[in-house]
Amino acid sequence: MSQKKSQVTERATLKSIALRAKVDVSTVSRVLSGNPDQRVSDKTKNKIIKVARDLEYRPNISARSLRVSKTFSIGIVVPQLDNPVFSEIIKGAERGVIEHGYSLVISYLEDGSSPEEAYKKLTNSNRIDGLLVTTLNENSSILKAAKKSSVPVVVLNRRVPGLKNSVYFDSALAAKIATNYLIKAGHKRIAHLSGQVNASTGVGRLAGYKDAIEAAKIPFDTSLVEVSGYSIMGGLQATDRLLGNPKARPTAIFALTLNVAVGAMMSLHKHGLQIPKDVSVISIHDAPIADALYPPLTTVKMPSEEMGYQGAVGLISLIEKKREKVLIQISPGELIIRESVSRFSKK
Amino acid sequence: MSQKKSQVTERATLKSIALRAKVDVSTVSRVLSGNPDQRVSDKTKNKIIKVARDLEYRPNISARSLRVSKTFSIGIVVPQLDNPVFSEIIKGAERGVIEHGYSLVISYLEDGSSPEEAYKKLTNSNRIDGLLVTTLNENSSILKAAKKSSVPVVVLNRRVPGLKNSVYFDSALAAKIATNYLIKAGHKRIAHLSGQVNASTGVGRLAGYKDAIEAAKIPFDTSLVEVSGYSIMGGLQATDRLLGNPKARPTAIFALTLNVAVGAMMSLHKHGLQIPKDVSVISIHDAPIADALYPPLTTVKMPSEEMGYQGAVGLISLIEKKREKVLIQISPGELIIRESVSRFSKK
DNA sequence: TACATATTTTCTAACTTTTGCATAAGAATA
DNA sequence: TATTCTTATGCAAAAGTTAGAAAATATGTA
Repeated sequence: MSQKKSQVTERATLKSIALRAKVDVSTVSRVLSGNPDQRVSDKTKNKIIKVARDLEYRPNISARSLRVSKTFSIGIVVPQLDNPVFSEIIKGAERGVIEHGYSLVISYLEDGSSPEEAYKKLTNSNRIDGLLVTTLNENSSILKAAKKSSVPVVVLNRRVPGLKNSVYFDSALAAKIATNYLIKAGHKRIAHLSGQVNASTGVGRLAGYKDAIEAAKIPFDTSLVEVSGYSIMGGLQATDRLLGNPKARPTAIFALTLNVAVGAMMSLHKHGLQIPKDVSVISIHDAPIADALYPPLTTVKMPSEEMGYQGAVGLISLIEKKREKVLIQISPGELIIRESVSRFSKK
Repeated sequence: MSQKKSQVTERATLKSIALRAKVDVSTVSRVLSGNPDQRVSDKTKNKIIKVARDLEYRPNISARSLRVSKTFSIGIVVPQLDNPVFSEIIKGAERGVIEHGYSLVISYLEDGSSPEEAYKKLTNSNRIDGLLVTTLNENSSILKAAKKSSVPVVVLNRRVPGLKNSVYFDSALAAKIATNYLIKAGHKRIAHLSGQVNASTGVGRLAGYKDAIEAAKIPFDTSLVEVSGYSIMGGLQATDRLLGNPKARPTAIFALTLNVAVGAMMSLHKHGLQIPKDVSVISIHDAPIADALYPPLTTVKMPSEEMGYQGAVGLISLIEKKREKVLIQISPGELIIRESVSRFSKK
């Protein structure tokens, strides 16, 4: 045949494989669909696999989707991207999703967005089998919309009433580790920059802080707890308030997130205080920038990547009806000691 | 009929709409597919639209995909997520994609990954109509794999030989702005932390720096140019080298990226030098953490979000064959003056 | 060898859309 | 009124996959 080979090689399909292997398409499907309890003789199985490999067969996801009414992709909603916690989560989620043959569709949705927008982004999920939701704000519109979702939802980083599936940190334990480290270093006046009072993350960390303080027989002093929220600005302002009364100045600050610690450090610099000579700082969450701060910040590492991974894998098990509920608590990682905590009390 | 209404309402299809509106499915498709040059009478058109709205019809993307062999989603490959440049790009790309009815699939791929892995991630693109590629390393395996892509590819943030579509910054201009600012502040010994010599970003910025220096009649001194790459570590080490010879110490450093500037500041702190009293620092790229550094870093803002947006929109126009080539240069944003540059020369 | 049983393979329909072609209905012309 | 030309709608096939039922083949038993 002098017919020249087409430049654009046609994508292999079950049909073209069946033709070559001289079997029916359904047999090819049985072999290639990945369903293990399909009975087909080793001989034909091998033949089919060989042809499929030769032709570089890749299943047509659209066709499969249509047939089994599943899209094999899951969505992740994030309120901000430049926060290391979220970027780690995405990284882990992507890994988990790929491992199971799914893909990850990203949906950027700021916390302040309207309910309509949240709902629209969510029902954009007619191309999605399940949803991973992260948010900074416990009563954001996205969480309300998620409660009505027609596909399974897993909330990451917090527990939310009305949404049973979630993967979250053991915040109390992390707070205890951080606070205890300050106590062991000899600090007694330890301030805590805390999240919103009604948010699970904030509540857990405050509880851990309080536990550690009381276990060390240090009186719990509410004037040392400032609500900072979760942003740099929030940390800065909360610390400004904390430093308002010079007599009551703490010797150490435990910030509930890295961003908040960054804000706290900005405030301390602004007030001409040296870290850690005048005030020590520690926070939960670790990220490359912790090293780049001045001085480098001591943190309790949190396995956010792991959280994203667990969330993705859990969600997929929900989608595939292998589980009915996902509720996973993730333990904090190590304490990363840098230079923002002084070793000796200055009483 | 005493038949009770099902709890789980079936998703509306063209068929169910056709049934209710007493027309053929093809007519329904003509009205709802969004193709404007389909001739159908206003009467039936309105009837169909009404029924579709009542039934809350949402097209089945899988079926449409199968029929027209398009997935209506595009992929984005990123080498790191915690870098503000990439998170901004993703943000913009997501916006552009959504505006055109597509969705954005994220693929995390470290620069050092194997060619096989790169290829696999790319051909995972059998569920993708086009690809947005970002990379830190000009000869990363992902770029090689991209050249063989069966779907259109747009490279972001750099121009790469062999890949004609790209959206990139006017690096030379940004470098000029930064360098000129230092010059106007009275600096004469201005060092430059530069990227790899064979990478377009680095080359452009070096050229802009050189132009500015020479335009100011300052002799160009190669000993003031250190190759730093793009990481914090790279910036730190390059600055260490720069400070190796105390007599030749620069009074200002122009870092080609924010990460590099962060590294430079770490090195300066380590050497006991004060910023900006002893050495001033400026960089290209702005991000929230610039405010949180000590001292806050002066930067030239780059519209990365815009770059992501342009890339996505351009890619879609390629996919839909409305254009044949995408080559867009994006101008730098404003100079954000903070506190890392001293206003007066210390000669 | 005949028959029942077990295993492997094929047949067929279905998932929802879109689109070229055919047909019906209506408008315009002779 | 008969004929042609538009315009609107319907018919049917196709995209690639999967799953249940049916058919074909192989294996085992009497």
